[in-house]
Amino acid sequence: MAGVTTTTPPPRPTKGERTRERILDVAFELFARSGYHAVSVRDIATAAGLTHAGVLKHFGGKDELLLQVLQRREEIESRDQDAQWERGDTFADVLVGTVQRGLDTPALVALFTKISGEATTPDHPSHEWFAARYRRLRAGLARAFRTALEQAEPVDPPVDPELASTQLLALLDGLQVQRLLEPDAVDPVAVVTDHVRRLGIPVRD
Amino acid sequence: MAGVTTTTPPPRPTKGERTRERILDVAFELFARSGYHAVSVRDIATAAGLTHAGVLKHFGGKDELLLQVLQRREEIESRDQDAQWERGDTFADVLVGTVQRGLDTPALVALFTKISGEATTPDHPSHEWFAARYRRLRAGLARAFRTALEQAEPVDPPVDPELASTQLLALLDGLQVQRLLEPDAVDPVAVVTDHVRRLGIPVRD
DNA sequence: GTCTATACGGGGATAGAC
DNA sequence: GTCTATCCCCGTATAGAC
Repeated sequence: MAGVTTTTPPPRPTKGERTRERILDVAFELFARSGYHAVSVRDIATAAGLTHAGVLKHFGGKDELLLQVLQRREEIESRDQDAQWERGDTFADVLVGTVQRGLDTPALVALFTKISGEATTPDHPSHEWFAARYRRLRAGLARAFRTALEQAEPVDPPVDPELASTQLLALLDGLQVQRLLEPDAVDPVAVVTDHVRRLGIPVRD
Repeated sequence: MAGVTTTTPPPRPTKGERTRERILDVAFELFARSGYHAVSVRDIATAAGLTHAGVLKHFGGKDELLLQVLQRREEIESRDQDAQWERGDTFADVLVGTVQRGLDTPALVALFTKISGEATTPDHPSHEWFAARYRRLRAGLARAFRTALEQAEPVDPPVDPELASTQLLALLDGLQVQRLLEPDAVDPVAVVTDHVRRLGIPVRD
């Protein structure tokens, strides 16, 4: 399948670009493990094999580094979801797929769960980023709900797509807290499947 | 109504006890506002009107202080819920009451939301406390569900009390994240009411 | 019971050498 | 592009004065 979509081939990354990637990778791991405040630029620098001054040459400060880590991971997750839509998957397929990818990538889940909690503080460096993220996710999810509900069994009371999207996002987030605290206490697929079925949306077993 | 339940009258608190209470109060406010890692013992001491050495005389360390703040607030919330049960309130009444109390006490909600996120890290000082808390809450909620479902309309698929308790807790927690990020974006009572109604449990308007 | 003084490690950030 | 050196503030914790 190589060459089917002919875009510009990626130019060989410079040394600086490769270092930058490495920094983003280790920053991701450390922020995911311990959150933002508990991790220092020095920790990240050491894990990436350079000094703390070196890291700050690549990123303006610790706050910018966090934002770029978040943005990068968000784009990866979006790509996976888009791939499912383009493949013709249903709403329920994409939802279950997202939950299952979360089970396979605990660090990514931990990153968003921990940092979003910290970010509820108004002066946290990612507060605005998360507020915007939820606005975007709610809007996209509400659209997906509207489409999915056209084919769904009508239920009583009828489903309000806006309320349902807030509700589903809350459920997904809250599940992760319990799961990270005690992995075996929770079956996320079962919980989410049960929830959307009660909205009249069929889910494959 | 004073004196209806005659228990030992509280002895006049010593100066040390009053200072202790004051420290717990300001620690609660600061932890709720900024989380655990972002707050220092010096911050707490200053806000309580003494030095950081003074605070550490009353509590063994920052971690113990956090645990006592959490425990104290948990007991307050439990008392409010117990009062509702003893008054004869239904499951739905207690649930909606809890959500509404949360709207009136944003600091309390912020405390549990922020700290539980941080506490998903295994070596966080309150990691075990939160894991135990969720075990307890899930068990209690599952019992309440079983009772409430006896009087409820049967639904399809039937409600599994264990799954439903994990699900409801997750929903409540996740809602708070969205609400703290953007208070007007979410109507917690509507979301929770909608959810439990779909489980066949009637809720007053 | 609370203070001052102090210890020591760690935090983010910057200047300037190589 | 990365380093070393340094700044200054903040972190938790303790000893001992008042």
